[in-house]
Amino acid sequence: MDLIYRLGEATAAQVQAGMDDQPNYSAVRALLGVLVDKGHVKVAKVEGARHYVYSAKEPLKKASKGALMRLLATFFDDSPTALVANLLDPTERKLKPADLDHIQSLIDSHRQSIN
Amino acid sequence: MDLIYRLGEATAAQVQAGMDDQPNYSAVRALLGVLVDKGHVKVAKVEGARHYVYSAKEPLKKASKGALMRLLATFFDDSPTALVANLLDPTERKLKPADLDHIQSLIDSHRQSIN
DNA sequence: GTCCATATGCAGATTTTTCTGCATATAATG
DNA sequence: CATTATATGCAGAAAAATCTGCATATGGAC
Repeated sequence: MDLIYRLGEATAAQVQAGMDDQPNYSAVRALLGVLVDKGHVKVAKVEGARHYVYSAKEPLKKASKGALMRLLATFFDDSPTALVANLLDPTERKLKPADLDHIQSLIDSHRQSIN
Repeated sequence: MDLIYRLGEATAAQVQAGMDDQPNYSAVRALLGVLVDKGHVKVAKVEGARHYVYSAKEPLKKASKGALMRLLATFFDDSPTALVANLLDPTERKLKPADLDHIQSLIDSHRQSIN
């Protein structure tokens, strides 16, 4: 599913190419088939072409929110601050000044919205 | 695994109690057994007591980092800023001024560390 | 038109996960 | 000491996931 979210929309061949282990084409199709059966993925015939494209049934936005909430609960005790602390840890990664400015402005507007 | 990370350390009964669906005790033990076999979970006999406690084999810190990296890649195009934007969205949640101050200071020290 | 690469459809084998059930052991309760 | 509640150990059934293989269809290259 992660891969499908990353790709957005993909043929079985593209999914296969993106997989870490690369099972054969039939196996990938079978896998996509069960995801469709389970309702996680939808499949559509490409206009004019003869192949199908697979994509996530749940919108990216909603899925990302769910995943984020879950990560927050599992590893950060539901504290957004704790997660941000991790993201902003300079020993892990260095952010560009422009990005820091951006986050700065997000904080400012968040402050505004409280009042 | 999420549940085990949340609980930190737990008996089979505690894991069962924390599960959304609650399979019977034997099923939970069997599940924990395969997690142990696969090396995701370690099990230890509690000193003096007769039961076992299960815990994640990978340290919480390392696992959270991995999960965060994965989330970043899957849903936020590897942009920490995009993720923070989501977390700081006031329509999603309101942070306390003290938390905002805290994040503020994290940004400042990140800025320091660049120079 | 023939060949090749790329798809599909589908049946079913293999492997893994998930669950069940029961015999047994032990600490705690009364 | 008997009973109950809570564990374990383990064998194996059931269900689901994963993979294989092949017949077939179709668009494009030659």
